[in-house]
Amino acid sequence: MKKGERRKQELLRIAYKQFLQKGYEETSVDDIIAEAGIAKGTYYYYFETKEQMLEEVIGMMIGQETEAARQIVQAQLPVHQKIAGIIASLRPSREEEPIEGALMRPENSMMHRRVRSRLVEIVVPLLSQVVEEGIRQGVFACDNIPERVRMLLTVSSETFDEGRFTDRDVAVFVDMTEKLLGARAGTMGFIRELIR
Amino acid sequence: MKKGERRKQELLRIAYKQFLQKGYEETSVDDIIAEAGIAKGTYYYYFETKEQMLEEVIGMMIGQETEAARQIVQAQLPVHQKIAGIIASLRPSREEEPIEGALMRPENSMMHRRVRSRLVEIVVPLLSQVVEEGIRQGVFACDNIPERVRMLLTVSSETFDEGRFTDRDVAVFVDMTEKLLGARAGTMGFIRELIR
DNA sequence: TGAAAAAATCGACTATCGGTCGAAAAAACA
DNA sequence: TGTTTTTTCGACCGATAGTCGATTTTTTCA
Repeated sequence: MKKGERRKQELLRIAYKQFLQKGYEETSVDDIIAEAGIAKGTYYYYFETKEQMLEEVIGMMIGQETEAARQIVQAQLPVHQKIAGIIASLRPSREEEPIEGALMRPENSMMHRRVRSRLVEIVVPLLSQVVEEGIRQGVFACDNIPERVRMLLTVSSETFDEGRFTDRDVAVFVDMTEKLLGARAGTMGFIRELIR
Repeated sequence: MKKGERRKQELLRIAYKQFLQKGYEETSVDDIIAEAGIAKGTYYYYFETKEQMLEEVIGMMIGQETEAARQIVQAQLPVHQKIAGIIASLRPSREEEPIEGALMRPENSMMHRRVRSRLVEIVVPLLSQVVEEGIRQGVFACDNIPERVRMLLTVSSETFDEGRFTDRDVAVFVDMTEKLLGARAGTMGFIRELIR
């Protein structure tokens, strides 16, 4: 009763790879079973539909990306470093570059959007905790924290994820962050370096 | 040489209706030609692909929605009323309610996103003009106007288009608008009524 | 160990879909 | 009228997601 789980992970791994390479729509079930060397019936023994498989692949990707963020919130660090760390953990790291690069190719925009959307849901409460910590320390001053954090994350991903943004976008975003969280002017400039 | 244009408009009308009813993916070319009572070859005489037809349908929807906004910018009105008018023209009006209602159904999320994205492209310069007017009159004070306007529109559509938002979302958005544009606190409260 | 039960695999088959194409009908033109 | 252009037709194609009953492999447990 364990062989099944291994096969399922194998199929998820193959699908993940091919989805990134060619996009979800352009990857057929036949492509996946060809690489796995199995019959169609076997595939549908593990996944009800192709769409459901996509859900599970996205779940895998989310899990990887949020693990670091969760730990940062718990850590003993200055608030600014926590924020920087969480943001950094969501941006493509060195070894993830091919992934992020693949994700922003046009044929992957739908996957990209879905990953981002679920990522925001997870990160809003984490970042909100940090902002509350900042308020207790007097570096921030605002109410309705989760709503503010969500809007910041929304603007951030819509503006910077596609890669086509200017220095003026960054400047406005920093200004916006300071004003929305009630931080002193200039104190959030470190965000520039994280986006660059 | 005119019959063709009428037929094309008829097909666009039918497609528009069915896309809203069932979503783009769930509407087959066969569905459309069945309602139109024509053969498949005739359909492909007017449209190269189903995707291209979607483009034209979206173009129709955009055209309707932006006409009012364009005229408001030119009009002789106080800045606040222009902003209110533009925002109002983008929100679902009474007779458009079924359209917006249909657009936010999950099977239409892709159409919705594409409409919204093109809408933002068109509205950013319009609203930027109005903000500049406001700056000359001393009601606003900020730089990088188009960037700020775009972020406001982005947050607005991401937050309010789906219909599931709270009073706190609205409060934060009003606060954010005032701070981003450099308006005096309390002067943008009229936005509340427009979103409601 | 061996037989029954459960889990896993197979692949032919189906239905649907977007799209093609050459021929024919209808309309416009001369 | 004859000719050319526009429009319509529908059979056909290749690809695709998904089904299903038969078969093999693995697990269970007496």
